[in-house]
Parts: sequence; structure tokens; C-alpha cells
Amino acid sequence: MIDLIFPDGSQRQYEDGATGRSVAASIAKSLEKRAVLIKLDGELYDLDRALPSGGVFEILTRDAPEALDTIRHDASHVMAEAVQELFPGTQVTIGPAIEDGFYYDFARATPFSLDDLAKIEQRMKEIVDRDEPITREVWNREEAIAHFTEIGEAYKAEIISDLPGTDEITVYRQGQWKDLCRGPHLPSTKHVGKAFKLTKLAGAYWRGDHRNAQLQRIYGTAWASEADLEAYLTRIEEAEKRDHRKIGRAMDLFHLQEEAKGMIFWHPKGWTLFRTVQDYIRRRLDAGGYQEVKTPQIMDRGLWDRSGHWEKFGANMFVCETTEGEELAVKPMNCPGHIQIFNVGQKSYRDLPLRLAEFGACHRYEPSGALHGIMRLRAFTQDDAHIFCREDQIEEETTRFVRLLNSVYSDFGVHLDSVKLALRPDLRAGTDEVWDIAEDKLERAARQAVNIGIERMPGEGAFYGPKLEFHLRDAIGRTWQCGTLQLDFVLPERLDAEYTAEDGSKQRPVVLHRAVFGAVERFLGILIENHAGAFPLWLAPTQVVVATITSDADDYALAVAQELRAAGLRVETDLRNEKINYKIREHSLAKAPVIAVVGRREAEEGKVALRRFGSDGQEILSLAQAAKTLALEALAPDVARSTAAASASPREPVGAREAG
RNA sequence: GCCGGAUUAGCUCAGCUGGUAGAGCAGCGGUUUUGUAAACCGAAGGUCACGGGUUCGAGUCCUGUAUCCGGCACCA
Repeated sequence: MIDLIFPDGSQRQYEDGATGRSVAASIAKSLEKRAVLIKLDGELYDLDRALPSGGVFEILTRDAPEALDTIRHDASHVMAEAVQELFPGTQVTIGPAIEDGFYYDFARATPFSLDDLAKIEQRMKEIVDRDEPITREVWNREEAIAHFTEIGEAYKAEIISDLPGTDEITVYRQGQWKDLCRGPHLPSTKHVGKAFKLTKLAGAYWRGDHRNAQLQRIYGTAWASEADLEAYLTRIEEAEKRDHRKIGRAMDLFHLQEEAKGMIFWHPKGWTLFRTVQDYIRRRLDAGGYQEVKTPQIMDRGLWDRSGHWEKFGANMFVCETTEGEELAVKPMNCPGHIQIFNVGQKSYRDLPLRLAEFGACHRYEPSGALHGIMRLRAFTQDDAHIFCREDQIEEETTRFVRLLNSVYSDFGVHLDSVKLALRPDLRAGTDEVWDIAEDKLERAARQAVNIGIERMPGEGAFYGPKLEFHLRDAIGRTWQCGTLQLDFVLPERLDAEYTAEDGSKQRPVVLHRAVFGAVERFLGILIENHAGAFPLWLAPTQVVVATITSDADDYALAVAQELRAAGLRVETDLRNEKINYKIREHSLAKAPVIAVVGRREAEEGKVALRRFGSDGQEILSLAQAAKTLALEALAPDVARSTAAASASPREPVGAREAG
């Protein structure tokens, strides 16, 4: 007998061999009809599978949130069945549920075309209508390998061979079709429903390795209801309007062109935004004990040889030869330059931690397919810094950095999507012993400072050390690594950095490579998408537009603009011979934070009528009052904090909270 | 780099099965002096990404190249 505890707390006993279906039937016939899965002690099981034990038990219907992943997983199987019916000879490989949908990777000599998707979708709907029962079978390993090999499913046979010997080999039958799969699945294909849509085609390498065969991946989205599907499609459509490439053009921030692939032409407004962000982080670094430096853009190959970059990274570097036969490389990163500065003169343990910062213009020859708007470029600016410290300072420096990063992100109104810890890669410098220490220190420090879970990523680290990655999300949900902190025991060794310890001995410092934005450009891309171009006042390239109602007010408008500029605001005037409605509409669409309307009345009374973005009211203020109010509102958050702290209680030290 | 798609006016897009290009907005010229999300009129604007081919004839079909977009790989 097994004991089941139901969601209402009640408990009942069932015979051994009871299934989710039989339990559901014992409660109500209608429940049995609607049941698609069961949850036992947090695990999902097929409805018709004998319950392995008692426990906390729940019957799931199709609309249960937990069922959604299974609907998506089943949709991928239905798609695979449809593909194999329509395109005989196509091999199946894997097809999981993913965020918002699913995919399946197929092996096939000729790639699919977009036209095929409609046919496949049609056939999927027929398979749903056929209501094919989905049943689970446990197979013998050797027989399974032999079977899949015989029917020409080499990939499936390979997957089975690689499964740990302790794993059961389960095959799910779906009508005439079958697939090796761990499950669980819905009882039959009708439960998948028709709220799905095939969305895109892509090549994908078998097991994610570019040395392997390229498979044909078909992506789809699937939902519990038609309404959810519609909502999703609308959401995506809306998100695409926030694309930084669209907004960048519409707001005249920047452009890219063929002659400089992966490099940005910043227009005046975009560059203003860039500078505002740069000025902000510069203040934070100054306050945080960093010293800014500037190192050469192009350096001799010899240095890159010694640093190891020529060997490990050479293929991605822009190089040039001089007429005198020197071989030079444009810097892909700033670290070797900073170590040169560290190496000049003698350093003492008293100098540590030494934090050298640089807005480093880096160039990397990225593969053409990797370029993406201003998120992935060949020329970009890192808000880079290298912290030279002792091993026993690593944890504190890491904690300080993460606090700074959290504070900066919150000032910009962006939210961390995830924090990852990239661990030792196969190709690496340094002994295992050194890596053990490095990984351990980083993880411990990060755990202290980060309030979300840290994802461990084996094999993803840099060749010289483990790496903490701070990821942010763009408009359509892709995540981008922005902030990073990387431990490096290797480069100081290779470039011979040392300091004199207390006992007079020469010691190697540890280097922490760190960046809050990662690349300023990428961070701006995220910022544009997160705000949909409607920047807060302190960031907006144009903060105030002074718009006239009639030409009578032109002179006054110019005076207003001048006064606001004198108060430190970025101001434009609109004296065009257009109706005020037209001007309001245009500047609202351009997301100007403040429109200052002036007509004859304002000119006579020395006032301005302020209209804020997102509101249709107006606020009539004297010009002096408006300048004062807006200037105060336009302060960067860090400046606003120190201003407030200075004028508040003297007991609270200035900037104490954000000094980290 | 790999797979799939796209590329037509400054921008957003139309152009059916081949018959030498069309709209809206913007820009320009004029009229209008306007009170909080689009005043009116007019003229202009294109080597249909680029190169080759098929055809009497190519924006449309074939082919090569480039860039961009969606993925994959890469991101030290």
C-alpha cells in the first residue's frame, strides 16, 4: 500500500500499482478526464505510470503552470513526428522545452526552408487531431542501441550508448511514431492543443560543438491557450519596437555602416549619452579608490607574445606591420598595458591594493556572425580596471566590486538577470592547485555580496583564471554579459609584476580584471532597450525642448533656453512655424523628458509651462523656479546623493553607502 | 565562420503569375501665427545592395558577392 497526501492536506491509501489516472478516477470521473500529469514529491510523472511510492501528491490538469513545460516538450515531439512523416530519412536528435517554447534538432542533408514550416505546422495540427496515445516503455539498453542503429537513427543510438549504465532506457510511443526520451509526457497528442507556432530555423551543431555535424534546428513557441499564444506574440512584437538599433536610428543616436563593420558612428545625441554615462562611472571610480590611466592603442608584438595573447588570442587581433618591419597589434584588452604601469618603479605591499582604471578602446576581430547592433562590436570601450592585490585581499576586493556594481545598476534602473561563475576551461594556464584557490576565493566572496543564486559554469572560464559574470537582459529577453570580475594568477607571472613584501621578499601580486558595464556600448544598448528610449532626465541627451506657440515668443524662448543651459541643462529650441499641437506630438514621440512651452502669455509674465513626458498636464513656473527645479532633478543619482548628504545631518558621512 | 531569411526614396513599407517603379511620413518651396499629441497647397526625390547570366524584355527568374536580421559556434 502507498500513502498519498493531497494538496488539501488529506491523506489516502492506495494499492501498489496505482497510477495517477486510477487515483484521479477514484476522486472524480471528470478529474480523470482532465488530468494530464501528476506531481509526486515535486517530481512530474506520466498519468499512466505506476506510482513508485507514496508522498505529497497532486493531479495536474492541462492549465496547471507545471504542465506548460510538458506541453512544450510534447509539441517538440509532435513536430518531430510531423517532420519524419513529411521528410522521410530525416534523423531525430534532441528536442527539449525551452523558455516560451521548444525546439528540435534534425539531421538532414538538405536544410529546411521557411516554406517548410507552414507544412510542418499543418501536419502537427493533424497529429494533435489524431489524438495519438503517448505511452512509456522501458527497453533493454543493447536492444535499444541495436534497434535505433537498424532504423538509421544513429544519433539516438549514440545518446543511448552515452547514458550512464544506471539509467533506465525509456522509449515513448506516440501512435506509430516513437522517440527515446526521459519523459514525462501528456497521455495523448490532443492535450498538446494547437496554441503553438513554429517561429524560426537555424543551424545548430550536434552537442553544441562546431567540429561536429551541423543539424537543422526548428524553433517553436507553445502555450496552454490560444490567448496566451496571442499575448506572447504581441509581447514579442512590442519588445521589438524597443530594439536599440531601431531607437538608435529614430532618436539619431548612432549608426553603423559597411565600411566599418562592428564599429559605431556616434552622433551628437548618442555621444552625449555616452559621455553622461562615462562621467558618472568616472565619479564612482574616483570615489571608490581607483586611479584612472591611459595606455597605448597599438603595441609591439613582443609584449603580446610575452602576455600570451598572441598565441591564445592572435586570430582575433587586428595587427599591422610598419615599413620598418615591426609587427604591431591593436589592443584587444588593457591588461598588459596596466601591468607596464605597475612595473615602473618599485611597488611595496603598502601600495596594494592598487586599482588602475581606464576607459579602454579595445578592438577585436570578432567572427562576422557574432556582430550584433552595438551589443557585440569589433571596437568598443571597456570601463576596465585592474586591481593589483595580495591573495588575502581578493575576497574583500571582490566584495567591494560587487557592491559598487549593484549600486551602479540600481542607479541606471537595470536589474541583474543572473550571476555566473565560469570555472576552469580545458585549455588553460596555471596549475590545478592555483585554480582550486582562485575558484574558491571568487565563489566565497561573490556569495557574500550577491543576493541572487550564482550559477556555476564548468569549463567556461578564461584561460588565465575563473570569472564572475553579471548578465543583463535586452528587450526580447536575450541576456548579455556586462559586468565581470576575473581572477588572474597568470599574467603577473608572465609579465613579471612584483612587489616587495613586509619581510623584504619579492612577491607576485594577483590581478583582478573587472568592469561594471563590461563594454560601455553594450551597456548603453541595454539601457536604451530597458528604457525604450525614454531616458530619465539625468541621462536624456536632450533634457528640455523649449517650444514656441507663435513667433512673438521667439526672443523669450531663446532667453529661456539660455537660462536653462546656464543652469546646466541640455536644451533645444523649437521656433518652427508649426502649431503647438504638432510640436508637442513630435517631441513627445521623440521622448523629450520636458517640453517647456512659451507663448505670448509666458513671455509677458516671465514664466514657462512645463509638460513632462508621459503626462498631459502642465506646470506653470517662473523661469528662475523652473531652472532651479529642473537642474536639481537632472542631477545624476550619485551627485544627488552627495548633495543631499552634505545638506543633511553631518553625522552621516558623505557617500558612505555607495563608496564600496 | 555555419544554417535560414532580408536588402525597393532619408524613414516605414507596397509592387500578383517577368512588360523599364508607387504610398505615407520626413525633407524642400509657398500659404498659415497657431495655447498642449499631426494645418493646407506644390514641386522634387530611385543605377530597385553590387556583379554576372537567362529572356525581345528582369525590382520580379538563376547565379556569385557584400551587408544586415534570427539562430548555432565564438565572446580570451
